[in-house]
Amino acid sequence: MSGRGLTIGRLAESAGVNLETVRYYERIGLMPEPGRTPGGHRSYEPEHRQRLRFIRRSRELGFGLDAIRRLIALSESGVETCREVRDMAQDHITSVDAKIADLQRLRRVLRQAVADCSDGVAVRCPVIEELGS
Amino acid sequence: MSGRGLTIGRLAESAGVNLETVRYYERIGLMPEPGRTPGGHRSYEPEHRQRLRFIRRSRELGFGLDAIRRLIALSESGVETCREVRDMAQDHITSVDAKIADLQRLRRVLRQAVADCSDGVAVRCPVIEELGS
DNA sequence: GCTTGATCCCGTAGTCGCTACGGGTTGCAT
DNA sequence: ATGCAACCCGTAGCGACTACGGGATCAAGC
Repeated sequence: MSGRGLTIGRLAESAGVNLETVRYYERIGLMPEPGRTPGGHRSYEPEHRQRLRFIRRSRELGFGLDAIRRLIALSESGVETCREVRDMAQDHITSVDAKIADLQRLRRVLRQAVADCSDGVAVRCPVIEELGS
Repeated sequence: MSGRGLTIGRLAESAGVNLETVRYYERIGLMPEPGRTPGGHRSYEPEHRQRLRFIRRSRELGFGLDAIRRLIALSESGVETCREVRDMAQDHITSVDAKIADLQRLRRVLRQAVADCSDGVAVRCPVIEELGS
């Protein structure tokens, strides 16, 4: 009735996540337990949506659920924790950089092998050769 | 003995993978079942090591186990499959490129947020703000 | 030949972040 | 009042391993 209390379906949709994912977040303690209708359906308030969006945005930026848990705790504890948040973000950037470097390295190898393929007269497939070495 | 028949431990070590991983690969049909000693221990031949190294190298280059299964089948079927192998590698390069682009995008966002932090006088933590939007 | 300690056996369960399934209940509009 | 969408819950599956535990086997030293 009257728009107060989102259903889990609407909440999920409004944050762009799967309904089951919301239940999952609740199960692992990332989303707080919402109120219930008399019949037992979950009923969410606007702050739940805020929380869910925070989680989703953090996921999009590659944070793990444990990191997000810490970020939430920090974000609820005050301005002076900004440095800790920044440190977490900085650490994360470092690991993202490492992943990018990894991917670029393997891409180089793959491109070289594919290029060798197109080169023409290999006796054996250069890609397979690369993999077999 | 005299060097014939590697134990699973030596095989794993020689390819730089975990012993349990070799058993896992066997279970899912990626590694062929080796012979056994009278007491039931696995006994590997050089071609097993070749296979395992192929798998590991392919994993390092980011291929999934299913893709590796196909690569092995192709590599065992002859030279004229080179084009198919090349196509698989090309597809993989495309998905690697997409991953790199994703990571670079999120890195930009993170760096900006962290930079805003260091900027000085934000009322609320810019990283948290970024996540909460 | 016997003991010791490393290695191996097997099955099962845990990891991360979801996603899917299925059978039953509730909510709401007609 | 009825129909059907949406919800409930628990459980199992994904990929690619990794870990655990209790028992068997292997190889080397004495």
